[in-house]
Amino acid sequence: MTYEQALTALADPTRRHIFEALRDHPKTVGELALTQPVSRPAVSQHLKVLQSAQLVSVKPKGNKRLYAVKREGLEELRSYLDSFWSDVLSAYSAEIAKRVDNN
Amino acid sequence: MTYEQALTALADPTRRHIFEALRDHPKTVGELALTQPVSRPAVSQHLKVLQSAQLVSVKPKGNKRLYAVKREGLEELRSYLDSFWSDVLSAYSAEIAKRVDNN
DNA sequence: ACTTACAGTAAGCTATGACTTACGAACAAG
DNA sequence: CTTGTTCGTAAGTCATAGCTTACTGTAAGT
Repeated sequence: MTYEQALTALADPTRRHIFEALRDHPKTVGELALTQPVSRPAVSQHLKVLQSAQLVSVKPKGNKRLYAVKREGLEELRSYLDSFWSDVLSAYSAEIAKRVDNN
Repeated sequence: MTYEQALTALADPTRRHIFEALRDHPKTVGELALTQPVSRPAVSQHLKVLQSAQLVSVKPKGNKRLYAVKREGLEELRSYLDSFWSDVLSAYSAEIAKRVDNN
């Protein structure tokens, strides 16, 4: 269910950039906004989407809010791709088998 | 470079459904359109996007055109997620190490 | 207490993308 | 060669998603 939200979340370029900016270590909204070409409220809105997609987590740190990458969303998306992967492979081997039968 | 296109391609629900309809075996545009709630030209347009994202391939079969799942796009997307994965894990262990240092 | 810093929410604008209908091209069939 | 499928493209409509400015709230600093 969440892999769909993860896909739509990571589809937007700026949102993806924000997400990637959290690769190494957690950052605040203000810090993130500095590295992005959009306004701070825009970053907030993007973080909201990322959060509902289980891709980031928040931890209030006094006045600020620390955003960090969360594993759940990534895992969901990964397993979705993996299921697809095996399907494609099995379909491929089925095709091979069919050709063998035709000989 | 392609993983971005793959993300935006799979972000749209109907386009994702079309893609998933090709899981087991290749289909023609008409066959795909029957299973979808949109018109046939819409399916064609979606297939064009999926194709440029390296997610599907076409093989002309007389009058018709057979669309099938292609591995390239999936591989790109998978490796992108994987790179992210390791980054998250290393950041996590770095955090652990930092806490250990603080004791 | 008041002021400043930080962040989320509301409202409104705009561009883009997903859809439709209409048309054109290519191959098949009769 | 004419008719019928099958599909892609063009043009135009409409909804949505992303952005901005303005505001509201909350915690810290003085």
